[in-house]
Amino acid sequence: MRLVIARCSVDYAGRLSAHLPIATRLLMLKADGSLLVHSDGGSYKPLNWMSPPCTLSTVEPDAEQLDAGITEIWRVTQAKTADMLVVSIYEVLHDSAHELGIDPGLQKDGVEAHLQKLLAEQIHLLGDGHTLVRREYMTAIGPVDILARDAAGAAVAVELKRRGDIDGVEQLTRYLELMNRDPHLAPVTGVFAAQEIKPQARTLAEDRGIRCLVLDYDAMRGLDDGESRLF
Amino acid sequence: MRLVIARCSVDYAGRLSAHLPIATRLLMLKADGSLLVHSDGGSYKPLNWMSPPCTLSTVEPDAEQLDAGITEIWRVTQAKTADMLVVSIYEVLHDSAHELGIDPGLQKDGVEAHLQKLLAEQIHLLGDGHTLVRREYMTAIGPVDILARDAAGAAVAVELKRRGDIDGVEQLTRYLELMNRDPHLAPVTGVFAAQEIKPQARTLAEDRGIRCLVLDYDAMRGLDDGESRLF
DNA sequence: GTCTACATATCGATT
DNA sequence: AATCGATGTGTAGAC
Repeated sequence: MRLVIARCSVDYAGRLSAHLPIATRLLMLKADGSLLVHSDGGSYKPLNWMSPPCTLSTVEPDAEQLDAGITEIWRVTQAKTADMLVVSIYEVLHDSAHELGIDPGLQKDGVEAHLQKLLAEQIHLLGDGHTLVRREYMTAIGPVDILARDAAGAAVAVELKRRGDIDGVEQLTRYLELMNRDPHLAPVTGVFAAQEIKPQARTLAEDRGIRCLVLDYDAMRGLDDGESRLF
Repeated sequence: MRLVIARCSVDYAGRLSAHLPIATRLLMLKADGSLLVHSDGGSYKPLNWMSPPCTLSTVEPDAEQLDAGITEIWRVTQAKTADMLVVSIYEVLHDSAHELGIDPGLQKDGVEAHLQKLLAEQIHLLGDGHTLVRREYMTAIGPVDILARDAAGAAVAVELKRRGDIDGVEQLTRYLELMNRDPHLAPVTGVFAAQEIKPQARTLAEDRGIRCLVLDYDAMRGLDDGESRLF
């Protein structure tokens, strides 16, 4: 990895056109040839970048560019998409290279999978007398997150999301339409369960007779698991 | 901005739990206190990070951690969400600080806005005899990208996407349902236009009587505009 | 390989 | 401030 701090301007042409006026920035050159242009603030997203696979070539500035104070030009191109990034460097303030090796990668514990497991174990949260049929109940158009039965024995299809958005309601609606055509299952009611349900999504769901259930993730996972080992 | 190359392991606890085993990585500390952990490959997304506003504090390793070879511990916390990132440093290979100043920011020309403008100008792409009524035609549930009339004078609602996904079809469906209840407009037909339409989305759209239109962005914008100035 | 769903998404426009 | 839609989305899993 090569790290360069430089006063530079940047131009990108590809799926859109973008320009960065002259300023001091970090240029991060990764081992796979990709380039990231970072400022000293904002989120993890670079101001501009080029994704691998791509190739960097340095271009000699012409007389006009030299007059403008440009000492070096980097041209990064991606063969497949014809995207191109051009960095015009006015002054290099730092330049260092480092050997990092291959990264073992991130190990993560997901949220939706964990939520699904917890809700399956705590199926009473759907209401008194509910019983679990199965998780990932398969239908022709995809798996329903949880299938349960209510106290009266009627089928209940549960769609789970971390954030309950309008497309989650649409998804559950499609499942319900399909399942209600199956005489072995019908009538099937729907429950839209999420840590947080957007007002628009709630309105749409309730308008369609779908029950909304807000889940308290922290309460469900309790206080004694691996999640809290850092604190 | 402070740049540190170090052998380290990283733990994150917040909306999920994640762990990075020991390896050599770049730690980027931005002026706003945010921290990015980058490997020497992959995309522009860091392996792990903490978004601003957050605060970094260094913690003294205890005896057990010193035995394990840890020389320094960084603890980055976000006050509002209680997210926490812990970096355990085994060896520092590089450490430098740089003054970057505030970035003037990115100037970009969007894609969907540009596509919409081009399609409005080239409304014949919808079919012979089509005329533009207006862009961003307002309805109770939001603006329809383009409203036009076909050769017979019937209303045509166009939903425009760069990538035609299933939720674009759902969105257009909601607009069509609403608009077809308006006697001044009905009957309204739908056109789902995108640079690329996913098969599932196409199937759903055609099943609902919505016409699909694949747009050639390059052909629409021609070859003589600012897009090509870099080449 | 393609395609679909999810994300510690981030980001801007608009209400 | 909250919400919605787009993103040069990226990324992992299923088929």
